[in-house]
Amino acid sequence: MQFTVATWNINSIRLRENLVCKFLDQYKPEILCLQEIKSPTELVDTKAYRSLGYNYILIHGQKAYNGVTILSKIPMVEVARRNFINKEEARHISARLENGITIENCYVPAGGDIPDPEENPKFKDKLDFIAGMKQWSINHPPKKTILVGDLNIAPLENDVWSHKQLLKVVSHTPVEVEGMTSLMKAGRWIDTVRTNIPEGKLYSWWSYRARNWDTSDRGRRLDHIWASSDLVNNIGESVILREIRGWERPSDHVPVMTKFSL
DNA sequence: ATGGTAGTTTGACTA
Repeated sequence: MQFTVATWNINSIRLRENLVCKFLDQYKPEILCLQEIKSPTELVDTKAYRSLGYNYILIHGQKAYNGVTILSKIPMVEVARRNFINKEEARHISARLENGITIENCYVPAGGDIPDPEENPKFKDKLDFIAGMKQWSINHPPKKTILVGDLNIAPLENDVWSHKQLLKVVSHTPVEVEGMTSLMKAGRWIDTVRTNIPEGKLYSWWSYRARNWDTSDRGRRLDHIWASSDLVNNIGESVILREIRGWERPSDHVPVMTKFSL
């Protein structure tokens, strides 16, 4: 069987219900993981998603901030909601699919503006969160697992519009990249998108603040799909849907998708 | 070097 997993930081699920439906209708992934739904669980209306065939829905909501959701056409059960740091924030939910695959949907803290953990507690939280994910990967070596989400780090030179100009900008600093690399190594995680598209610039996020995101094209690849190493022969093609940044009232992130075959 | 926009929520925070 084949199935496609998508991840998308939606920046308010209630405001963009129509965009989610348009995406599901056009691209039809079996699984969609959303981050930053910015809503309490009980205020998310799931009718429209169910009518499109997404009958399995998990929501870990939070008022105003954070929040993650998994929409699935494949039967699934919830596995866990983890706090990788000692904070009550809705940044993770995981599920086991009927086909035996586990999905980990993560929203790593953005980390604020100053890339110094002493001076900026938000940056410390971000580094601690990544370290927590690493420790969890060591304690529970991932098997038949797909980890996705807005990880808020662009690790490679070609994952940002200017490696040089972003070395001191949160999301591409050496300490963050090291943390992410070390987490990937500890869990033997495979970056499915770069496995498919090793060369060239790739972005999944463009700031709202740029006057013209498309022509200035100062993007970053913050959203990722990783596979546990036992799935190495099950990874199909990947796409980053840049065109969705041009939809009406878009999120600042676009969906990333990878196909898998079992 | 700075400030630019957006969402949740009504004053201020987070991204």
